[in-house]
Amino acid sequence: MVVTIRDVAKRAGVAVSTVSKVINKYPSVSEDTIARVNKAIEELHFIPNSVAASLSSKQSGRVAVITDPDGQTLASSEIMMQYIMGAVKAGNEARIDVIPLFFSMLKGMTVEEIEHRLEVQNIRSIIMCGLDNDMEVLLDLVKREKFKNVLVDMPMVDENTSNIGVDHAQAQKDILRKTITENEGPSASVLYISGRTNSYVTEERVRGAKELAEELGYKLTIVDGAFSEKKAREITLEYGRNHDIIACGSDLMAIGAMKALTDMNIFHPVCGFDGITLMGYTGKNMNTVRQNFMEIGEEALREAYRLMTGETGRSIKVPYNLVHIRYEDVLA
Amino acid sequence: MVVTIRDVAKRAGVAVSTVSKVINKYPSVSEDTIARVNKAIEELHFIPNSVAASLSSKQSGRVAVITDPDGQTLASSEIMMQYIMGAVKAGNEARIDVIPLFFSMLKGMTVEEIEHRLEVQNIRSIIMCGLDNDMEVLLDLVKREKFKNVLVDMPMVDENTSNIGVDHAQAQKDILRKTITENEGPSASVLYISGRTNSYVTEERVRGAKELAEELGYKLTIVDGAFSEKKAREITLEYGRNHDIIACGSDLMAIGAMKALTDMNIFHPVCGFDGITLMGYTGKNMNTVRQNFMEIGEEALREAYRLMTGETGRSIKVPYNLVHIRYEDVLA
DNA sequence: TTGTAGGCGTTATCAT
DNA sequence: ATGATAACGCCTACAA
Repeated sequence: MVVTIRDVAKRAGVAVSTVSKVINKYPSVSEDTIARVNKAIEELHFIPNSVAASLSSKQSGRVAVITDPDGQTLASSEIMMQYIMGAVKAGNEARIDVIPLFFSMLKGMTVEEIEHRLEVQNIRSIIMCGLDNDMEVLLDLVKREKFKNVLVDMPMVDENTSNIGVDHAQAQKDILRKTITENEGPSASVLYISGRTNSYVTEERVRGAKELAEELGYKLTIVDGAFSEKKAREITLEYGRNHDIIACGSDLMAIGAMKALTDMNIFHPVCGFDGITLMGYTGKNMNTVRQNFMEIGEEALREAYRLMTGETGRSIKVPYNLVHIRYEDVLA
Repeated sequence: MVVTIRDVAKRAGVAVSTVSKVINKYPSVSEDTIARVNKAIEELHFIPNSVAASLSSKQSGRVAVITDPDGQTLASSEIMMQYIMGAVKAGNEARIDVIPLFFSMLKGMTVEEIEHRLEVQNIRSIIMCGLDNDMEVLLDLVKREKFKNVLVDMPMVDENTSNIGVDHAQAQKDILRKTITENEGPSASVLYISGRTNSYVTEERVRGAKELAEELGYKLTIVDGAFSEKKAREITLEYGRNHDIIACGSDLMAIGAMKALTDMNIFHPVCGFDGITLMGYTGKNMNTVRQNFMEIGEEALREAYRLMTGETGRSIKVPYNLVHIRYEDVLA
């Protein structure tokens, strides 16, 4: 009824184990049998059952994608969706099961519980997206080295752990330099509204802003906006008047800042970070760093696969673009 | 190493099959052994391996959630994310694997191919969200009755198929009535910008608008906006001047219409449909129907489970709210 | 290089 | 009401 590896073996005139070896690209199979087996696979439209595979093998397993879109902001929902889509897409191509998990489901569980839970689900690798240092359980989980980990926007690397993301410091420098040169020039006074302080990306972006300040010699004031649109708004209402340029550690904060400026009836250039669609709805043409979240999701899945096949962890930088998003760009 | 059903059996002093029966709530087990087994399960922190279960059982399997966020609009990405989160959450509680799929991955495949693909993935049930009649393959898939189907916002029902969603006609009437009475009163001339014509929800919403027009006696002009923000904008630029109220078949179109009015420097009340966060960024206080997409996702998963346990298809209506979303509401 | 056979953790079918 | 045991589809020593 359903075509199995046995049918393929019979058709190709070989043993099931040989078929398995072909499927999993074992080296020790002759070109000749590879061809015969592949022919049989074609003819029978055989698709390996990934459930059976992950049950039997501790090598090829399933990968969980953990996100936390529960800030419930539009931005995070868009970004997390892209991560998940990318991972699912790449997983589909590689015939790897991708299991989405949300941080809210894990909250309150101990590391052991989470680990156990994932283990019995035959999960062998975890992709973590958009998490910050608050989520200690997850960091512990990584450290226990039970799984292969791919961390998006977190610095750790070890035997079983890779990380992936853009170069946040460099990107921050780039977008800030662009905004400054397009406007006030190096003499500008810059208000930097930073993201959550316990997050790696914030540290990096702040570092970038500082480095550029030294390089160009502008005056830099850093205030903690905690990735909150509301907070960015309040900060801008308080300090916005005394600065020439407002740089934000996220688009959402940039939007909050810009709205505040509008309400104050003054104008300063504002730049953000992420490149979310929502930026197009402000009608303000703000500069921002566009990250390709879907591409990152895909790459993360591929990296998970790489780790599962025994390769060792590494650090991956992905490209970004400097853009400004206009209403026309997001209008469908 | 990992606690299995065997360990539980040993501990409880029964056979593995008995443990399985307890787990799956078979009727033919004595209260006494049920208690003993549950005690052992507790003590050993046993969690059943759902992968093994779905391999072995053709009864209890995994459920796929198919969405299509590829319109790439902010609205759909928010909505689809909610559906997926809901399903994953409910699946997590019921220990059912939820596999997200995206329509783009299925595009170009024949029904047979899709069916086959899902089958070998041990998928027994499919939840389809936000699809319209264009996606004929998927409708064919439903008709073939190989899987249990839960359709969000599509009318079909049969032995293996349930549908779920709000009462779109009623909701459209409600929100329109509210908007009219708050403003011009029954003598108003209403411009209705409808969604894609081949979609069930559009039909229903249009029906609601028409019924209310008869009831209240207002003048109703219906124009096809195809769920497009851009099209709604163009329509409004062309016809907006001659109407008192603009009702739209989606929030996105409402936003497009409102932006057009603003550009024309005139004001008419605009109402939308869906209740997406983006509405808060327009600063216009538009009325809309808020659907609880996450709740719908959860309910859909539970319904899928119900169907998989042999129950027969049915139609489920979920509640909605009439709201207007302000910037303060979405500010985090 | 290829084949044999014993798992992987559950469920389901028969006996008992 | 309970227990043995053969699947489910694949992977992987180990043997040939």
